[in-house]
Amino acid sequence: MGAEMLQKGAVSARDVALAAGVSRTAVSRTFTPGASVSPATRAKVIAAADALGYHVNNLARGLTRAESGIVALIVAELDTPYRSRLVSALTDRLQTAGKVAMMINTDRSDASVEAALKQAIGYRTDAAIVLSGMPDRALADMCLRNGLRLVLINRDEAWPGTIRVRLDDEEAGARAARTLLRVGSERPALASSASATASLAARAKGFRAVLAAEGVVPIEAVFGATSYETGLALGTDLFSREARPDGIFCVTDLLACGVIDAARHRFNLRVPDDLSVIGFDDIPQAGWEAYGMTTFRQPVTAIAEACVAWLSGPAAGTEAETVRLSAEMVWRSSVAASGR
Amino acid sequence: MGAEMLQKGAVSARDVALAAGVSRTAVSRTFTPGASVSPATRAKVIAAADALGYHVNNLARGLTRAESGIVALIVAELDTPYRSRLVSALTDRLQTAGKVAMMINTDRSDASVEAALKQAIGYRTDAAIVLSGMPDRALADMCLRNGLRLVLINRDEAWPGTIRVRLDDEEAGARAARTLLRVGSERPALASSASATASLAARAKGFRAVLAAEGVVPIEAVFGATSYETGLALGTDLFSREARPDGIFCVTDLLACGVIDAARHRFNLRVPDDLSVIGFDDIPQAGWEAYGMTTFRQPVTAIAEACVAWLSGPAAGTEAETVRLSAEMVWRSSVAASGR
DNA sequence: CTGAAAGCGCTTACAG
DNA sequence: CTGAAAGCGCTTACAG
Repeated sequence: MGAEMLQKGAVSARDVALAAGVSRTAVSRTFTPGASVSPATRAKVIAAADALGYHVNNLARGLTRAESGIVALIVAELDTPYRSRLVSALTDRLQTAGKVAMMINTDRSDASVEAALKQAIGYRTDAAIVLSGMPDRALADMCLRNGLRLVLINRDEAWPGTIRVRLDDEEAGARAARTLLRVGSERPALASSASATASLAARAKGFRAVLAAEGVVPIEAVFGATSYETGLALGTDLFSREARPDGIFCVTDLLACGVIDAARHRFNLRVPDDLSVIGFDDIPQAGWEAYGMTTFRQPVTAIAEACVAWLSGPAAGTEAETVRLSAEMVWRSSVAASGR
Repeated sequence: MGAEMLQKGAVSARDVALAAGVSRTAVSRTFTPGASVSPATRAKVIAAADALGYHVNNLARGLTRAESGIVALIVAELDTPYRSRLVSALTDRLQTAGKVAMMINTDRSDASVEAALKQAIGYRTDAAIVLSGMPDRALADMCLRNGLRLVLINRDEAWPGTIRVRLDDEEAGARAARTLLRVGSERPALASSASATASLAARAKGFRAVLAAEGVVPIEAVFGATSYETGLALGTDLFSREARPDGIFCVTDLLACGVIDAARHRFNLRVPDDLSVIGFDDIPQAGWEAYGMTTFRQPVTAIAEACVAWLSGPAAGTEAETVRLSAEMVWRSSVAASGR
């Protein structure tokens, strides 16, 4: 009844203190893990708080404490299988670490990444995890100066006070090439979007390097955004050529799904009999029976854990840090068994 | 140089006021749209703020103002095509409306929805948009009492002070049934997960009702979570029966993808020649060439817009509000053209 | 263990 | 248009 009478959002520590007959300091301490309160006091506070429906105001807490408990997730194209898995893992870990995620969409342009970061600073987030786009050095410095720790995923640059997490993309590309060779591919191809991402570039680089060592030049199709539709177009392009490829490494599963569909539905090619294809990411669709894609698994959980562990650790040193994770190969049926 | 010397996060309105030679009130007004400041004062403030790298502290602002500008998104299984699209649309609209999204994962259990809502209250979010799970009446009241506006998506219940957005699921189910009948299906089936969601139930209900009116009882397979894997199992079950269905309405696209794959890859059935299938959601994969699924499009943008419009509107009246949106049918190739 | 007091950074009447 | 002052709800030394 009492609670009903309050104005909205009105229950504060003072109200609880009054009701419990203690000081507001005691209330504060009751809700601060590790603070010293006698069991008796604590009990009174808890009882009053429950009766009143009190919830610590984290905005006020963030104002006084060094940390707000908020971590910004800066991401473009959240509605894409790989990204949504990563964001999901990240918010999950953040939550179990007692933090909370603030989602900020960007369109990947410098301006929008800058706006996102300013947004994060405005809310005094403890950190920003950048999944898409790339803040330049000046922006990164601005964040650091404002007490934001910066986590860069799949970026090349590493700056003091930031951490970047990277996969062994180049090695994966190399392994894809070796696999295709082992399976007897005579006209291996590379399919990639035009998106100039460090990780995509590294995958392509590793792939080309192994082939070059064998004296073979891959057929290449590189254009478009990183999407299923581009994969379809890439495949259509590749299969229309005179020397049709018999093995394709797609820099991304989404691309690979498009390539496989082009092969099957537009050119009546069988996978893996006529054509082997290898992807990267291991998005859920890669495991669907329509695709059965051999690919490399993004260690999303490990990535999320590494980010959160670093955020929960001691303040960044002055050194740039790097975490390197490995993308394990997962075998399915888009490559002949002999490739294994 | 001056900025470099500051302690982290130290630039406050007072610093700017000092540097600009004005009061801190003037600084505050400069950053408050619509407040009255002379152009001269404003210019001095802006200059000083830029030089110092000042950013309004939204935590403090949220403490004084009635609104924090934060909206909580409470969601399970974010890494699922439909949900990630909706969340993406929602954060987008929220952003353009000048608000920011706080992502809170749940596992759909009552306990985790409650924890999520408490988290939201703790940060004094202006509202919570609940995409998964269902807060009970007591919980909803707690939110309202704490000044949180509540948006419930795809829920049945409607409570004072909350808004719920719903699709015409029942009508869509009915239309699916009519379509199957028109295409000459003699053994129409319903495939659904066991998840007791209002929207899934409504789709099934509409489907059954139309068939019942024609005196036909659909074959039914209902079990499992709402996933591709369940779709595979559902299809396998259905196609193993003596009277094999020749038309299936799957309550969800994810389920439908599994059903189609089971048909094609496990039973060598052709779609739509041997079997028509209709899904719901229009997830990206529904449009992929491997599926070419006839389905109903979730109006994610319209949903997001409706939510944000309501949030930006005047405070909730005491009435429960409902927004009803329509899921348009999209024709592709999983149903014979004659069904159209 | 406990409380009075100062302070976090902002906004908003209130005077002028 | 402008500024001094009070207040938002919390935490954290500082005494006791």
